[in-house]
Amino acid sequence: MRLPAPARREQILDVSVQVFARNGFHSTSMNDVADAAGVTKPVLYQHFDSKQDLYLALLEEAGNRLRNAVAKAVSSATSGKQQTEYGFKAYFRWVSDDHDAFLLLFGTRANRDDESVSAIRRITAETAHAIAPLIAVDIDNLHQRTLAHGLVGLAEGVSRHLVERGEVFDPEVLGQQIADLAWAGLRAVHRAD
Amino acid sequence: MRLPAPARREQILDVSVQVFARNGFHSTSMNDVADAAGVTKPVLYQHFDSKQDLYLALLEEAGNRLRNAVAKAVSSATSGKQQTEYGFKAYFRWVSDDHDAFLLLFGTRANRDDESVSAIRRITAETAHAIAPLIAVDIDNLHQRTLAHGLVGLAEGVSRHLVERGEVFDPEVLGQQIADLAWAGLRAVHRAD
DNA sequence: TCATAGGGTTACCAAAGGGTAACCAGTCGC
DNA sequence: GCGACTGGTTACCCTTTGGTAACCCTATGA
Repeated sequence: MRLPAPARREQILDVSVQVFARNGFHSTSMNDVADAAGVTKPVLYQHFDSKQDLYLALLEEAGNRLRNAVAKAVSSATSGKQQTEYGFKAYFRWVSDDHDAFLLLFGTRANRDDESVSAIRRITAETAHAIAPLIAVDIDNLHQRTLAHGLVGLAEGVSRHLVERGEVFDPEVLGQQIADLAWAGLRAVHRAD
Repeated sequence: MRLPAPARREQILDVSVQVFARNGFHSTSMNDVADAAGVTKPVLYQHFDSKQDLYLALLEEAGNRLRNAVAKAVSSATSGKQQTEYGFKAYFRWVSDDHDAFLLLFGTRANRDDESVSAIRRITAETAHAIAPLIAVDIDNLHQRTLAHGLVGLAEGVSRHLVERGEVFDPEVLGQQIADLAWAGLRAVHRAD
């Protein structure tokens, strides 16, 4: 039960990712983290200055792993097409391996209480549901829904980038461009199937 | 300063969207909301049972507006291509009009403190930065970065959908499919420019 | 065997903030 | 003018939880 300092620090980090990913920042108390680590609160403060500090350390580590994975994959490719391929594969490999880290960074639950989470999931799902039918009908339903969520994420990513930076944009022009991307992309997926 | 009940309720909702969108749920106290509405705390509790209740009402309303906008646009189109176009345009129109609602639902700040927000933004931005160069070089930089954030969002949307439902997936296969979509899409945007 | 250092615990403080009880005031109908 | 209804306020409670001070215990090496 008793661990040398560096090992304890690592263990706390490992355990924290899970706890924070599952319950979000505010719903997770330092006691929760301590319990999960099989230890008491003051021990946490021997390794991290504050709850913030611990949380930021987690984000930073998770972010580094993601960045490195994608950057390395992209740089190892030669053509544009290959870069795209390697990049996305690396991303999804990271998601699949580093599960809790993904949720910590981008999960819906990341900081919301249960009810808010399900409200937002419902909205996203319903939006995706609304656009799923326009995806080629001869691919299976599950795949269709997955792509639909991808397209919603596409729009979300673009919007977040612009809105959070306060940039103004013409929704008609932007919509047309992203629609072109999506439509051509969907047809490609269709063919590739 | 004195308002009839329904008007006050509306005003509270209007003001709350802004406050919550800017500061997130936990960093916004009921006193903050009350101040912003030019009123005191107990007034809020005459219209909403709890902070949760108020917040969920906001999410619900925002979600409805988004859903309706997209669904209506998509249903008014005749071909698949047109549905895609109308759908995305409607989405971005909503973002542009209903600004605070978008941030409330999907903003990075939605529930995190300042430092976490900037950590996550940095990670997203750096990931986008890493893939931006693979986007056709003859379009302007700003546009390139916007598309890059879209692609990151695409991957994020897909991942969230799968991970939060606990579905297992093969990152290689999924990566290939999404890469096909992205690559074909990017070439289309390129041509359309 | 005994001092000591480092890992760990108990018990506590203080602030923040959700929520409420009791009270006040203006305006409208009679 | 006057009761009473409705919108609003002041002042408070109480729980949660981040953070800490003081203490303990066990292994180790001289």
